[in-house]
Amino acid sequence: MTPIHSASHGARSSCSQCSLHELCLPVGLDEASMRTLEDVVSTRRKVHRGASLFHSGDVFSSLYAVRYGFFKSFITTRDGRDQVTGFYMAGEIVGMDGIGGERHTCTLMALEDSEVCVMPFSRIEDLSREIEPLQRHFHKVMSREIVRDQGVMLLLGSMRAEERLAAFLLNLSQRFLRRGFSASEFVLRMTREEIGSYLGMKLETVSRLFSRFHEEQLIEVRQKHVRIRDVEGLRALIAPPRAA
Amino acid sequence: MTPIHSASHGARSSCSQCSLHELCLPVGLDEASMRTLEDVVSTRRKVHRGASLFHSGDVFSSLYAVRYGFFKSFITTRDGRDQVTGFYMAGEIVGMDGIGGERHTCTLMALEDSEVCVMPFSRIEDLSREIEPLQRHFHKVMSREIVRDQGVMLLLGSMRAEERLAAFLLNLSQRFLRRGFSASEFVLRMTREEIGSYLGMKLETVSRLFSRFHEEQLIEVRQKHVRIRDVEGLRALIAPPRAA
DNA sequence: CGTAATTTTGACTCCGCTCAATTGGCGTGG
DNA sequence: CCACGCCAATTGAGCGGAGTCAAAATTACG
Repeated sequence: MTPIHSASHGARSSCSQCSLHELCLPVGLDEASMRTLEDVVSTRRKVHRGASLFHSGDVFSSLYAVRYGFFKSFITTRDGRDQVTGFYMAGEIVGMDGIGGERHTCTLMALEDSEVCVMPFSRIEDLSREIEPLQRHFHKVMSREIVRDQGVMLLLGSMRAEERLAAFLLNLSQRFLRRGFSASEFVLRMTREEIGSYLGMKLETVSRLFSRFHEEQLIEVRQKHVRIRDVEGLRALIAPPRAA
Repeated sequence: MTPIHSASHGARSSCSQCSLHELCLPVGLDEASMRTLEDVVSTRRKVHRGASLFHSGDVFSSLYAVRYGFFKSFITTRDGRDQVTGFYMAGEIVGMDGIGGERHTCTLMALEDSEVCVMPFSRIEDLSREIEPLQRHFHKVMSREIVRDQGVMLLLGSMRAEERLAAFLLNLSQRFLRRGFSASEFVLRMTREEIGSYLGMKLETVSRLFSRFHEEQLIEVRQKHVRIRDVEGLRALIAPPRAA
């Protein structure tokens, strides 16, 4: 239990002073609860670009809150194919796939130098029994992950490639906005191949669509740099006018 | 809160005697806990074929354990398309999509006359704070839903139509087996269109693949009746021999 | 600063979709 | 009981969106 990772840092957390607390913590915790909570979120851990926070098959022990940086999660099949199942940025919680079994079912890899808060799961469960708002919050976080996944199913199951990519860009845009970054201009941390894996298409298709969106003045792309020029245009792509 | 459904039945539950308790309850509950639990699972509700347990947009109040019958869950987009996100049978828990917000994000429709145990969520949270095994179990159930969804993403994102259908059949087969039914012979409760929606393909494609699997002696299909003749053959379809 | 990785773009192919007609089941009412 | 009508399922023909293969351009990184 609670293995000591070589990359762990003893840095004491102070959730109350963390700029992300409104993203990953419940609102309206009293001071006492907050202090107890800071005892759970005891350590931080840096993960270098290309390194993994945990691998599929690793023994599950903790959830993690992303402090800064960017991660992808993916699962690998017997025959070597892998599927990107999500991208995670500051304030988001990862590792919940491991709760159901003994082990993690996906791998979490940093796409840039990142840092997470380590939250030993047994501590979370202990505290959840004592602090009702925390319990409620934790349940909501898990539920939202389920809802998010269902949204991805909708994407993969019933949208065409251009709709998926448009939805993906708008989703990223919204998430950057919530974190205080520009909603219209950002740098993609993932490759075309990773986007393609997430969206169920080939990297060439992603590239071609980027180029087409560029031609159509919807966005500007130069490599990893993206600027959204026509939000409404992108939205219109997702809900295509149909003979109704 | 806890609205009185017209279809509710006052029937007192007895989880300890329910044949499904090993599917939806934690193992190793002491008798006292079991009795407290039976107080949570206080009512049952019948849902007729074609009727919905809840609709997308309904206020969330409870989770439900399927007692018997068969459900599909689906989400609907602005423009009227909908995406089947799952099929649920006896012993499985539904409604967790609603925890994150005030309202349900998907609709749960019965594909045959069904019955569920109603579990008011506030009661679940209360009890989870008192009975540790219950808390743990509930967390596992939620996590497994997340893992299941990631499996569907893998299906939709990186498999070809025939692989998806093979995986779908094998998954159904396993679930029937666990419930004491035949793993090799069963009746599909859903239409080709619903299968297609779930697997991200058109109903015609589903039908054609069924016919092809039949020709290739992998299965026998006649309408909704399916018999699996070559499990290994189906498995082989999923992990196709690649130049590795 | 050179080598590898990523991205772009083109040409061609094919899987799964669309459109359409037919068949088969099943419930309802004459 | 059978006929009708409705819905689900099957099957065919043709098309198109996204995949595959390949090469060139650009960038990132040790």
